[in-house]
Amino acid sequence: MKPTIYDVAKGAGVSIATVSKVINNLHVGKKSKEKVLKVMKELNYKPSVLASALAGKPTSTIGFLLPDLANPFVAEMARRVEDRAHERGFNLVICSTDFDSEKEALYVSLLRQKSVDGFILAGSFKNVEVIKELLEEHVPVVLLTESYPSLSVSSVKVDDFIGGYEVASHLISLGHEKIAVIAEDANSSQERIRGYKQALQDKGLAIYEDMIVTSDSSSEDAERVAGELLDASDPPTAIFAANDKLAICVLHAARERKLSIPDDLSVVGFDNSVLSKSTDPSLTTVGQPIQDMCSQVVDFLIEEIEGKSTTKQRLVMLPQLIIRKSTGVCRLKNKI
Amino acid sequence: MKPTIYDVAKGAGVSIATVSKVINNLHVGKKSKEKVLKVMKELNYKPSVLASALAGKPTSTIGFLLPDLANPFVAEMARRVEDRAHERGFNLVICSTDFDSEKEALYVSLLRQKSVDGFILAGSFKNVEVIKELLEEHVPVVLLTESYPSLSVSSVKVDDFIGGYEVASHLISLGHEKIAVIAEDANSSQERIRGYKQALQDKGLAIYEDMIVTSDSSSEDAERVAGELLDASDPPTAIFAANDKLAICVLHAARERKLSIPDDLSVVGFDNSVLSKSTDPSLTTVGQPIQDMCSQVVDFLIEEIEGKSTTKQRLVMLPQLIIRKSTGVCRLKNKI
DNA sequence: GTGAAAGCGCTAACAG
DNA sequence: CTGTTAGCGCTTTCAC
Repeated sequence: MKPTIYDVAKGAGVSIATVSKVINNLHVGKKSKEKVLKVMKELNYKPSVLASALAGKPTSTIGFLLPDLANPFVAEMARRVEDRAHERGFNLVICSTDFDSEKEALYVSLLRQKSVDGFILAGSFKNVEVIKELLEEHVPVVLLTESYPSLSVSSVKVDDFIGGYEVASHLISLGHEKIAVIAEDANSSQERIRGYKQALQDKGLAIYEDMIVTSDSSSEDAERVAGELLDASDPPTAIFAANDKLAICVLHAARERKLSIPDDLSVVGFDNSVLSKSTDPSLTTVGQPIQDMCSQVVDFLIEEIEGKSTTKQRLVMLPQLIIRKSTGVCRLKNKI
Repeated sequence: MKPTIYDVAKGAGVSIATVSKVINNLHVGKKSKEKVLKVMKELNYKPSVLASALAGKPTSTIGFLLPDLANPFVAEMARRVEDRAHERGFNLVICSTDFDSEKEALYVSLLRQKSVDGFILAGSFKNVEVIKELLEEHVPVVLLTESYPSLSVSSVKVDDFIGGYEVASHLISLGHEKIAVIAEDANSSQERIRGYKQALQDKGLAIYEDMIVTSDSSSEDAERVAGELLDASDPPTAIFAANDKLAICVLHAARERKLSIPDDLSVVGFDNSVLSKSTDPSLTTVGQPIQDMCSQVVDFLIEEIEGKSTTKQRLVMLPQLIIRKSTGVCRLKNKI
């Protein structure tokens, strides 16, 4: 059997209380301490987190809910969160929710039964009721990549509005006037679209609502929707995809139609995920400071867990337009 | 405070033993059962996994160690494992080890303190000592994507040898004779290389050991190494990258040197990750039945955890060559 | 500075 | 069929 605190106590000739104290770095006589430490090493003793947690200590594990781990951008965030969490002595239980309200509720409930110390909710978390409940019951929660204006919850995200604004401005500066948008049904996407519209408006361009379409998170659907956009009688000269994954679907749809990029069509993505670097032409996209954002969410959450800070904070970081090869001068302007 | 089993017992007018029994679906009088169920619902009672685990029950959580969650292929596996695990009522604690022996040992130790029910070790797990220790102490372990001939541990993987063999055969059939290989230092890669060599040998071709190079897992290094290969005085006409990530680095290196693919150089990857579909030209690669593999590892592990099966098994699945646009007839043959 | 003892919430004999 | 009770391994008063 694995050694317990009793084995150590017996081996060191002290009480379990003393052993507990050296485990938790409380004041213990030097001699006892050394003896205990020695025995712990000999027995290769490791305290049970289960037991200490049951007795009131934290479990040092964080529940991390995200839309889909298979999405490379999400996976990269997960890795950054994981790294920072480990640095701070925490482990991550990861659950993919697929933007499904019920899964969200289920996983939160499950993880609470397992006594995680807190939650990081990433992506567009649908189930606001669940967030409210967590807040009411004082379970530490932090949102990543989104924020709820009406909820008093800490969050870290990029300024999606500006991101969308810059994308549209870039495209407009290249002479594009008919710029379509393809997005998923996420809050962040809506913000990006708002930014895009603002830029159009600022430049005195018309906004075509029918060129702003939504796709679910499957690649098939995205390609279909992109195709419809391209097959229109008066197709757009540029498409702004609300994330890189969608942008690649647009690329595929364009390729199928023998459209050359960026000559026939400019495409912009969002996220600057690994995907955007490997496509050809490489994708113009909007970079998010993933590392910093993830580091910050973890720190915010841990602050709450440790009760060091009770003030909620919303951190908004600035995105950066990364111009690569998928955008170019509008072909119409070009011909004139 | 969260309700406990005592609250439910009091509310239902029974003892905690009875409540425990209905929780665990043991025989209980119909009336008591209904009453208890009712009270549980009213109180929104959820048993504490901590407490039940401390009392001997499993935690229903699996430790999943993998090389790097930020790698899209790995992330996709993680997602499949997660799905199957959830179906079976388990959660996943995920840790990225970066092929680092010490991290491997550290995480295993940490997760054992947290009483995970078992481990899935994916990728090239370096620290054999740790695996041995787990085995000796009868901690359920299953390997994914690799296997140790000398260890009695269950595993699920693809037949890397055949994969490598098919890649080389395909390239040879296109007229290539100088086929370089770029790999990471993983067991699976070595197997792929063995298959590649076998194919060369079977076709009576020479094996150039200096065209078989190793890169660490960083993209920079891979590009550098690929560059050296291409800058050689008598460069290869085809490069077999042991995984898609490396293949993309090769693509980048080739693009920098204005080489056209597949006309000047054929490139093959391995894994059929999302990356391979989004590159241009799309990547010829080897597909692994990820879904089945991941489903199986989880099932193997859970069998061990539940003690239903004590026989170890090694499952080897067959990979599939997926021919896309990055491979073509050898330019030398072409010109002749 | 150290130890005895009462919990933490649940399971599992063992009686009844 | 149901309740009593002794743990599971650790933390934490509270005396000594």
